[in-house]
Formats: sequence, structure tokens, C-alpha cells
Amino acid sequence: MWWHQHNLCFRRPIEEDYSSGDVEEKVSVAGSGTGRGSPAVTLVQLPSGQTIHVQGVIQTPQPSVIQSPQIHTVQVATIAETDESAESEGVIDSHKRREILSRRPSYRKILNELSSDVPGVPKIEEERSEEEGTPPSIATMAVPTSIYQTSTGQYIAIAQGGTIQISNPGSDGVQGLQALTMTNSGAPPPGATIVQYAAQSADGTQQFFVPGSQVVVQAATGDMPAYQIRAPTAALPQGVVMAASPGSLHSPQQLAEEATRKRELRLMKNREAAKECRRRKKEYVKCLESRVAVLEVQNKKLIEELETLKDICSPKTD
DNA sequence: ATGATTTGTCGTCAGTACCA
DNA sequence: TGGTACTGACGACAAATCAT
Repeated sequence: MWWHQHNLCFRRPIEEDYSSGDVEEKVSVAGSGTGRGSPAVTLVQLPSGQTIHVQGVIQTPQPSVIQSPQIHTVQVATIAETDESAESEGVIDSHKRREILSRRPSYRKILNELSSDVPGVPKIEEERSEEEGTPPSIATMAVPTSIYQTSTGQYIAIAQGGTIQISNPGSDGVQGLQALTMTNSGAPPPGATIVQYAAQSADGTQQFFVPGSQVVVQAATGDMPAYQIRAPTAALPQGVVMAASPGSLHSPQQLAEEATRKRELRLMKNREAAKECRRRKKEYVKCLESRVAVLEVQNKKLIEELETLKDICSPKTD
């Protein structure tokens, strides 16, 4: 059981209160195929409106659940508590301690494992979904191939057609968008591509941090700022101010600037990673809550079935 | 209305896992 | 082994809620 393994890896309880006290009332179930011999598939309507198909807890054919009804009842009643009780045990041997202290798998892995167990549970995509991952003002525009964030908080999207879009995070919708057009967008020569855009506010310099093989720099050419997207090794055209590459740094000030730039890049990446991690965590928690709701419903159904079979099989003494 | 408390979100740091 | 991704932990901050 995946949740059994991963619950052991929790270092501490998750801060938020994930109690699903009112989940049961909000979950509607359309059962189908609960009979023996075929795996029970339950159609569950989640509180969020999502409908998922869930396979039964007991997937192997059970010829009889009456043979030891007490044991079965106990198992059903405590199936969700075994992990907690095991975790709360005072005596932990070294192996178990290592297990507990070891890092738990990422939410993506956990949820993908879960999705392979339970059909209907969506996988966490490798790439973030468009509606959540990209800035809202950019999502409605052309499909970008790269999205960057400037040091001033603006988002830069480089679309496949060579168009560059700049959006201000504080603005709503497309109002903050600024479209840039490549001056040589048709057939770019090897080397630099100079772009220009009409900034709504000409406030100081901007610095774009671009991972990988592209570098975006701001050129100080008159009132309209110019940006250059180029490979780091390409030759510089005249009139374009190129940010110094790490290999060409000499003075302590340049080294300090480079260190600052690297730090900001690292912070920016970590910021985005933290956002993505929290998004996955929310998705993971939602998935767990859904599973809890499903299991509660199935638990109730099994108990009802058990009672029915008890009534059928118990001999009438009167 | 106002101060205290709770809750949610975000950025950052630190540590681990994983991969080339 | 270095770089990167991931995530727990922590603090700051704002909004919501509660008590008076």
C-alpha cells in the first residue's frame, strides 16, 4: 500500500488540518458491480464536482466474509488507523528510525503512483498546466516557448513566432502585456537578435535572467529600451550592451555583480519551485481527501453488506 | 470599533535525492 | 562530483475571524 509506506516517512504531521469531517455528506456514490467475482467499480462524485471511478477495496473474489466476522469488522474499522498507531509506538528500532527520517518521495511521485493504482486520479504533469503554471495575462496569448521573469517582477514570454510578450504581474488581464517584435524575426542570423518594445513606463534598467543557452540583455539605446536575445558565445553587434559573461569577469565589482546575479537567479528558480511544490502538495492533499471520502463510502457499503449477509446466514433460533 | 488570534500565502534557507 | 529539482521548516505579512 503506497500510503502505508509514505505515512511512515512523514517526519511530522502536516500542519494544515485535513480532517474530512463533512466530506461524507458531500460525496455521492453510484455503485456498480459490487457483486462477487468482479472487481467493484464505484462512481464517486467528489465535493469538487469531479467524478471518478474507484475500484473496490477488496479486489480479489471473496467467497465468504462471514467465516470470521469479528476479525473482518475489526479490520475494516481500523484500516485507517494502523499507520498512526504504528507511528506512535514508543519503541523504534534503528531501521524504522532510518525509514522515518528518510526523505519522503515527492508529491509528483506519490500522486503518480496513486494514479496508477486508482483509475480516474489525474497524474501530476511533468510540465505545469497552462491555467495554473503560466501567468494569467500570458496564458491567453500566443503559446510561449519560454517564460522568464525579470528582476522587476515582469514576465517575459518568448513565443514560437518570435514575438516577445511582457506582462506586469500587478495588472489584470492583458493590460500589462507589452508585445515585442523581433526586428529580424524572419530568418535570424547566427548571433544576436535585437528586439524593441515601447515600455509603458521607462523606469530604470531591467535585467532578464534566462537559463540555458539564451541571454537577454538590455541595451541602453535612447528612450526605447532594446533587448537582445542571443547565444552567449555569439559575437556582439555594435551598439548593444551585453552583460558580462562569467568567464570575462575580472574586477571584484564584476565578481560581486555576477554573484548577485547568480543569487537572484537561484532565488527566482527556488521561488518558482516552491510555488510549484505547494501546488503539487495541494493537489496531493486533495487526492488524499478524495481517497478518504471514497474509502469511507466503501467502508460503509461493506459494513452494510456484512450486516445483510449476517442476517441471511444467522440461524433463527426461535 | 478594536485588539488579539487564527489562517493562508509567499519567499527564503537548508538539506536531500537524483542525474549527467 | 557538481548542478538541479524538490520539499520541510521558518518567518513575515495580510486577510479573516473572534472576543471584548
